[in-house]
Amino acid sequence: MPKQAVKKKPCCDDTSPCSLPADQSAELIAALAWAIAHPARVRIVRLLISRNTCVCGEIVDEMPLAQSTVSQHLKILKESGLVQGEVDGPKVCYCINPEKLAALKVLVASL
Amino acid sequence: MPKQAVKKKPCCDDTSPCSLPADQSAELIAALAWAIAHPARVRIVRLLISRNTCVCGEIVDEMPLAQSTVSQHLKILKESGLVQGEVDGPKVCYCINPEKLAALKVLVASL
DNA sequence: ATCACATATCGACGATAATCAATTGAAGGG
DNA sequence: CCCTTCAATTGATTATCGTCGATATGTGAT
Repeated sequence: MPKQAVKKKPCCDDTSPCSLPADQSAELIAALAWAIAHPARVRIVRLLISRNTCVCGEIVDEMPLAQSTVSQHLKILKESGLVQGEVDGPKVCYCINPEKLAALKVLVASL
Repeated sequence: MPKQAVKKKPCCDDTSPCSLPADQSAELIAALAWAIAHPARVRIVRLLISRNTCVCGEIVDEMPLAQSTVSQHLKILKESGLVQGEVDGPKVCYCINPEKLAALKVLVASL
């Protein structure tokens, strides 16, 4: 995604009033939606939800993707806050961040 | 957007069993999430929800983007099914597709 | 027919995403 | 120490997105 857009003609300057609400929330929901806007990431999120036991490289085995690609998707999910990772010896355990997941659900539900 | 991914090593062929559920639903939710994975599209969706009176080129006035860019976002939203457009004389009226919006909410809520 | 207006589409551009193979980094086990 | 294993990063490539200006298309009014 689109990390951020709307660079020109900034809304809500001092001259012209803004007809739409300030909409930092639009960026919020867009960022979270972006995290699950890829089938592979949806599958990862689902996998982490189903096994609350935080798995790790098992994710790679479940996905028809290269290890580096899965790692990249995990990075995106971590950056969104939906997923957390903790180092456990040589392995890394990932798990869902329930708060962020709940936030996503609320934001979408209140559309 | 990732229109679709996972092109290689197709899951669920006759030789190797699929460990994850068939997951056409992953593509479904990813496609819908993708539609709102951009702040401008979130704003458009919100605008169409707030004014159930289907607006049209007013959207352009509300957005700090060029007309062609807004039209592009509307096209994406139409393709996702979240938004419908009907020609009304020289203008085009857009409105939310309540069913698809509800489907999105259900899919996210049931994550 | 012509004109004006409202949308859609096209072509181009820079930026970013998605993917992989290969390499690096970290952590134990011998 | 070396070796193995797991995971993250790098580098490269291809594809797609987001954006714009310009152009095309369609529709009603004159």
